[in-house]
Amino acid sequence: MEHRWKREQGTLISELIQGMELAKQLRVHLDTASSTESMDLLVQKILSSYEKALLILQFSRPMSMGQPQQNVGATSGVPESPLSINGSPRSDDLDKDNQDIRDVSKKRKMLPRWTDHVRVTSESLLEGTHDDGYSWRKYGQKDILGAKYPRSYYRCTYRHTQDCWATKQVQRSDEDPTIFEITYRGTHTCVHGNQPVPPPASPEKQEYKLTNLNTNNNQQLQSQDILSNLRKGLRVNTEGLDNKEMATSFSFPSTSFGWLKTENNSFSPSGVLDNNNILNSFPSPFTSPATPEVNYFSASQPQMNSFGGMLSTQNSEPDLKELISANTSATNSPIIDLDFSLDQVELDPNFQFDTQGFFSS
DNA sequence: AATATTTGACCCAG
DNA sequence: CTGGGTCAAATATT
Repeated sequence: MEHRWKREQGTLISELIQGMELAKQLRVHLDTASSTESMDLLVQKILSSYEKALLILQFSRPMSMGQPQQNVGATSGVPESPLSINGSPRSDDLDKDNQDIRDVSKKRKMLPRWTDHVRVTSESLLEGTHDDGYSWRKYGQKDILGAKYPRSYYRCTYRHTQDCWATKQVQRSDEDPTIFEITYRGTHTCVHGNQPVPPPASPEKQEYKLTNLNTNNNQQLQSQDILSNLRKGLRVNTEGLDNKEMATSFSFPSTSFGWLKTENNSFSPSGVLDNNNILNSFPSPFTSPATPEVNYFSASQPQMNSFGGMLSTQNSEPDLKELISANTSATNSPIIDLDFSLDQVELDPNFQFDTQGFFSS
């Protein structure tokens, strides 16, 4: 029963998310076109409702969500991710906890997860219009049952140097080969992953513009990669240029920001970093042909809201993907799990966030 | 030489 | 036992 509820909650949330995404798109259209203030207001309200619904849903679940406060500085206190870490009253777990048996796997399991759906047009590919701001290193590829294309696995280039455990996997869509599902896991704790954010004390934390900042730099680099990849693809027809070219250096924008989530409760000597980076980076805005909603991410700014900024993310089942992907317009929906208090929303009706989140197991 | 990718082997949860 | 995810030796790039 526990699981069942989770599942249902997952799909429920998916629906809400979808609705919210659609509302956002609608808003965009209204913006571009001539819109009345009343119209904007309506859309805003609709979005607000979705947001609240999502939050309520999450709170209805007696899980972690504890208090955002204390976690902030905790290196290992780790606000147990919403995952059912403790959910399983198995005694073994307890026992094993003591022994630091490479709980690495355990650690990974707890990492937040969310999926993005990105459409890549040959043009954008050539232009190198994308990149989520991080550098990834491919560490594996696997043919997935039933899937037409292989899945590629990437991990942060700085895993070892900075103990950054973020990873992502890229799966080309069967139906629409121009779409890639990118599943991210874990938050980047590395620092220069995203060149944009210059050392200067985050000056632009105030709002929307940081968007542009990131975009530039990497693009060029990126394009090179892409070209070389394409070349490879051309000569290595073995697999039919499918995956590799693209999968290889791709990263996209939409990803939103970092989540906080502290997953390294165990050894990680640098656990300290966690806090800072929480949202250190925003992926590039990504001006996709159909993605006008580039600038939102208002919520991304942690400080903007007092909450410690703890977010955790993950998407539950695969169902979600489908639902989300439904809307082509290149909208991505990073999923976030906002952990701040509900009040926040109430106080600030304009508050909006692109993401949504929920948990799963 | 240093770093990144390719790939089959290996691990483990279901 | 099977499939998904990761490791790591062999290669390929830079």
